[in-house]
Order: sequence, then C-alpha cells, then structure tokens
Amino acid sequence: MSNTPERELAGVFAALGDTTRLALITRLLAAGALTATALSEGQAITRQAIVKHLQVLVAARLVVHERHGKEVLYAVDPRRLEEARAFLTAIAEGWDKALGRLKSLVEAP
Amino acid sequence: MSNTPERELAGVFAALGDTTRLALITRLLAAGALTATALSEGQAITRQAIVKHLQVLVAARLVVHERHGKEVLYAVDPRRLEEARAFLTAIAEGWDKALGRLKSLVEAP
DNA sequence: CATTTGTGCAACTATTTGGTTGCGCATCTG
DNA sequence: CAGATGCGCAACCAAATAGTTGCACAAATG
Repeated sequence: MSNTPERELAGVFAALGDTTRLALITRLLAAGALTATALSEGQAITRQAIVKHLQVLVAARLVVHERHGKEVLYAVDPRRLEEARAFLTAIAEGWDKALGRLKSLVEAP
Repeated sequence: MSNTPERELAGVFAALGDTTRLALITRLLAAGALTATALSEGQAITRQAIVKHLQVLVAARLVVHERHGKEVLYAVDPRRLEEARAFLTAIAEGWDKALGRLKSLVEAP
C-alpha cells in the first residue's frame, strides 16, 4: 500500500520524537549493546515499557536486536538516521530561499 | 532533571513525525508562506485539522505565523531544524564506534 | 534437578492525538 | 451598509500510545 518513502521517514522522526526513546538511543550508543533488562535497571518505568519503546525503534529500523543465548541485545543501527539527516539537509538547502521569503513576509506592505 | 533541552528536541522530532505535517513543511517551503485555508484547499482533510497541525509545528517552533490583515500567514522557520540536524550529526560521530560494536555483537562467540 | 534470570505475550487503563462539526467574530469588498 | 471570506474557539469522537500487572516459558547456574 502506501509504504511511501515519506511514510517511512515520518516513522523515523516519530520514533525519535519521545524523550524516553531518545534517551534509549543515546544510552545504547554509549554502551554499544544492552539488553532490555539492563536498560530498565534503575529506571522509573518498567522493563515492559522499555521493550515496547525498543520495538518502536526496531520497527523504524533505528535499532537492531540480536538474540544471544538467553538474552537479547539491542544496538543502534545508524543507517536509517542518515535518511533523516538527508531530509533535514535538503530542507537546509531551501534555507536561504525560505529566510528570504520570511523577511519579505514580515516586511510585506 | 533533564527537562529543557532533551524535551524540546524530542518535540521537534515529534512534530516532524507525521506525514501530514511533513507535507505541510515541504509545501510551505516551496510556497514561502501560505494561509491555513490555502493549505487546506483541495486537501482531503479539514482546514481545522490543518490548523491543529500548524499549531503543533508552531509549538515546536518549526513554523512561525504572522497575522496580516484578515489572514494569517504561516512560514517555515528553519532555525529549529538546525538543532535536530546537529543532534543527528552528533550521533553520526558515534557512527564508527557503534558500527564496530554492532560487528562484534554479531560476530560474538 | 531445582532455582534463578531474562524474555515474551496478553489484558487492561488512561492519556494523547488526529480528525470532525458547528458557530461566532473580525475583516475585507461590492 | 450588507454580504462574503477567513479565522478562532469548543465539544465531541475514534484510534493510537504509554504505561501497568500478571504469568508462562526458555536458558544458564548452583
């Protein structure tokens, strides 16, 4: 169906649009790879909640998981992030144009 | 607590995490500045829905609005996007490290 | 083998979100 | 001035989200 690139991009941004998931990503980046249990230790929310967030990140392909014996390790896969970055950069190209229009808007007659 | 910077960043990403809003941003960038009514013309959803999305974008400071007589013009303000871009770039710096860990994770004994 | 440890699934609740309709008010324009 | 145009509430609804609890199952360990 409408599995357009736009939808996928929005999914990546939506996955990033949550403080908990943002924190998970930074923690995973720092540690390399962690289990959901390790990620939930000392945290205010339940392991189950963490797992759900990780599933969102996996669905957006921002994170990969790998079963290793008894435990499942999660790690950031930066490839999808590049897409998002490319989009923001593309917008940045329209920067000057947009700023020019903004100016003329404010100074409009 | 980590109240301000992380939360705001997540807000920007959350605002971008919706196909409708993504489309609004690109349309606004292309046109420079448009009213909510103009943005809703020919669209499937109501003007009110568009207004709500625009309010989300304004709250995330991705878009500014300027009253001009009877109508209100909306335009993209790219300054906030730079923050998001900076974050993704910061992650990109951990790229190799993360990829290295990913590799060792996959190849782990 | 019995126990601990980590994961997976399911049901349930509360809040947020995306959307609608209806209406009143302000502002241009003939 | 009278009508058209555009905006701003507010109430309401359905679906998605974030979180919980409870329990069962697989795998490492004494």
